[in-house]
Amino acid sequence: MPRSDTRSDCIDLRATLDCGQVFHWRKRADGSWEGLIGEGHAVVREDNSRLVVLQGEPGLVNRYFAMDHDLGGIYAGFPKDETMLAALDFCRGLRMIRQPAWECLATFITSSMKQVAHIRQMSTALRARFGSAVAGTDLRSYPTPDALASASEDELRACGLGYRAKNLRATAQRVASGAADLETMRELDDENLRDALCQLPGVGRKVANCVMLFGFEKLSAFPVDTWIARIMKRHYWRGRAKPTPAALEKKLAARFGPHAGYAQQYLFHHARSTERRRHR
DNA sequence: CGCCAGGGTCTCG
DNA sequence: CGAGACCATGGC
Repeated sequence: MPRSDTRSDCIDLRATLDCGQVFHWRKRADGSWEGLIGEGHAVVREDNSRLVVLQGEPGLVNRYFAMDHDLGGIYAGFPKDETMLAALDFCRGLRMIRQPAWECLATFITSSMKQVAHIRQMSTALRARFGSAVAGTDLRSYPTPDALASASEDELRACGLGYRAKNLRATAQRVASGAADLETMRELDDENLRDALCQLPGVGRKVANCVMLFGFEKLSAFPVDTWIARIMKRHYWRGRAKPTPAALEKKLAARFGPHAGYAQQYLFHHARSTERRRHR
């Protein structure tokens, strides 16, 4: 009997929503997942690895969860080494969702030197304090650029942001004023988009790559954080001199191909999940 | 208590 | 360039 989750239209909601690409979805007692897609309330569940939309406009929800991504084709392009195959086996059905660009950018500005659990906590606090109510749920929308631009630094620090408050506020002001236009950035090629994002306060190479991957559908973007650097050193970079981040990305792009971002997220989620388990 | 967390930025050699 | 200091906060 063929595994049902090897189909190209499968999805693993827990892996997708709990892998560190998005930070506000929650699992309900009945096993369904509740979240917001922009300002819209959405509830979804799995049925035999297929996506079932319980709340929200189906076309919009399917687009958010990137159900059009051909996972079979993407997996076929992964390198066949042991580390990658173990990650694939663990993460099969994890999809790179299409997040609203501003929400993604702002969230990852707050992510530096923070654990995933605390990024979620800051996101919740920002939504509660500066977001808007949404009909049918107590979840609140992510604050607009205007809302964060007009907040004081102390108010942002009260949401647990620490030194990141200044950067989030400054970037929100640039976006709110139109000095930075995220929609126009969609027309840029990868390299120019990365450069444009890196000009924003609090955005360096790593955060820019996350925003490209999660918010701009740039599936080749390869964020290198502490976990990925550890994996690369352990499994892909043994004995060799430490390359610069840019050189590392170039070599990784060659190794992992046009969907390198997918491979990266699978390696990240697998390593982090198994490491966490070992601590219990 | 010490260490680490999906880093960015500035300074100094 | 490249390495190091510093930045806040919370979990373990």
